[in-house]
Amino acid sequence: MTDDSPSARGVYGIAVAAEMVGVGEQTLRLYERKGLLTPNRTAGGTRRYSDDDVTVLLRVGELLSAGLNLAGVRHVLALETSNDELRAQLAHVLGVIEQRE
DNA sequence: CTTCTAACA
DNA sequence: TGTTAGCA
Repeated sequence: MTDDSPSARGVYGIAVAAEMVGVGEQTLRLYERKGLLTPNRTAGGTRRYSDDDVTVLLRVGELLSAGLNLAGVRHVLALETSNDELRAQLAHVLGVIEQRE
């Protein structure tokens, strides 16, 4: 599934992404090791954070301040993405049904 | 820029 | 446990 949407392509270096979210660079690397996100890498191996990644990082900050630990955040993010997928599929199915009527 | 290690609250 | 600083 190659994602060519612009939000998944606006890439920043780790220093820029860290400043946007308001955390240190080491923290972003920790988030990746904990499985919270997987930013794209250049051929040389440097991380490239997209606008979608930044959005996720901001959501991570909300969940952390809500009292969750990183393991909890990882689960919530997984549930939220699957939930979005289900909503999209439901909207599609409802659209198909509506056209048959 | 990268990973790794150690220290702090 | 999560974050930060320093090193290679």
